[in-house]
Amino acid sequence: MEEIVSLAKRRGFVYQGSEIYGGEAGLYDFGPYGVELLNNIKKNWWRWNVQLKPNYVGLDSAMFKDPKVWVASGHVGGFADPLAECKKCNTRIRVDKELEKIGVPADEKMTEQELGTLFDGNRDKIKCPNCGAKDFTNVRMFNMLVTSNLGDFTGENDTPVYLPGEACQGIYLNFKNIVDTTRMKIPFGVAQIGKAFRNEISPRNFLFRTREFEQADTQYFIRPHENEADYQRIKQDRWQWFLNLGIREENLRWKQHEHLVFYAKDAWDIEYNYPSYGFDEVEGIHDRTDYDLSQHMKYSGTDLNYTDPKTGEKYVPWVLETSMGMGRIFLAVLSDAYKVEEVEGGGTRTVLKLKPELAPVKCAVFPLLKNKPELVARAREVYEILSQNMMCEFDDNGNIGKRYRRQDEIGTPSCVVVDFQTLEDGTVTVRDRDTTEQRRVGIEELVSNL
RNA sequence: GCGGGCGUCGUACAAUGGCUAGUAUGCCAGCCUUCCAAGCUCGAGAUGCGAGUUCGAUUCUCGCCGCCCGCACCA
Repeated sequence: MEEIVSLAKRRGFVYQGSEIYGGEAGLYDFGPYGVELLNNIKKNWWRWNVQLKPNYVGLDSAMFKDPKVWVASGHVGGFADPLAECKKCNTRIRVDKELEKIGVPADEKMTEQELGTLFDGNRDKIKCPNCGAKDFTNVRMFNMLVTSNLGDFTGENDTPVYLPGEACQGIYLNFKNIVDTTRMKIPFGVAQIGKAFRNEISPRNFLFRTREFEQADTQYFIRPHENEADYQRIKQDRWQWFLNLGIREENLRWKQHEHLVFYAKDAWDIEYNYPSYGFDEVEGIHDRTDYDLSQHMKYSGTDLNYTDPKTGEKYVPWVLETSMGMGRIFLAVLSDAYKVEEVEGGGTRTVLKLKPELAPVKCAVFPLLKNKPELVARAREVYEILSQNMMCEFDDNGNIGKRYRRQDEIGTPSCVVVDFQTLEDGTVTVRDRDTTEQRRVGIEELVSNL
């Protein structure tokens, strides 16, 4: 993993966020090659889920939403617990619950200060349930939602808005809009790629757990209780997508959730075998019943029932969700493609064996020699032509082997060389990243050949 | 957030309470080069940030920030 992080930095895929200021934990910037790879993964995902599925449509919802959205979703209430930690064994206690146990009225809606005062006044009566010690840290509120001050001009910020804790809420909010304005009929799906923010206590493992991240979600709306067959089908479809992306199947596995949240019927993760950390979640596939739409009905007062156009039956649809972390799939793609090969005659070659459609640069164009102006000029022309159709790079630095290696490290599938024969018959050599073999083709055929 | 470790050019390493902080590689430019990191020349590039001790701090002390490991967290 260290090698991959190092390559990602060295070759301009991923940088630490705000690095020149000392860095910000849990934030990463995608560099010139990183953004290409990321966009290519997104493009592939969108094609698979929107373009190729007749009953799916796309969406891009506003990141800021009515604060009540996050109350309805359970993020506000469920994640504002006042906690203190035992200094001996690091066990965490719910301060409000422990205070109530000893007869002190308290609840989780009180402020951190109020609870802190109550807690400090009763420290001698509260023992750690695990080790019995009475030595606790100060009370802290933990809420993973990130707040902002959108629309607050007074600076008092007594009505904070939240940055999205998950991207998928935008889909539920627009369920009715999509039913009303398109010809979508249940069952149908909505796909969205969007940003999410969480105040992770300790972001860790490079792109794996970050405070700002991007999720690629699909929500499939179905008739109540008719979840089983579709759930199985969607699980298989998602597995196939990972294989289609070029991920090796032996590095993937299923993991079923052991502790389901109360409303969920079933939940499985697709895990990838990351270098160093081992298998961990890339995507969750959840059978969520009608929880999300029902909650938004309740809190918004808007009727989100669906009326079946044929039978007239009214119901709140159930939802089958797929939710993938873009950083996690990015890291999986990079890890899976990374190879260090032994080279004949000693030495090694670092190569990213990316599926060509994912490669940041599709084709690099070199003149065989730099000090022959006619070769350089002709190579420039070829580069101009190819750039019209794909991401290309021109390189005339150093010797040719060096340029090949440079492209290998960023996963460029093809390198085109303009040599002396090009000047005579208009053919160039095309060198393959994986085999390092070359073939000669005419410039006109290049685009179709690549 | 807690405990432990760490922080020197892009990367990987070296050195030092005081002389211009060194090497490799990468990068830039030039020369050379008729296909897989050859060679020569030139150049840019670092002590994470801030305070303290000191005549003088990259080096010692403290705080902050970041990274790694473990715990906890991950709806």
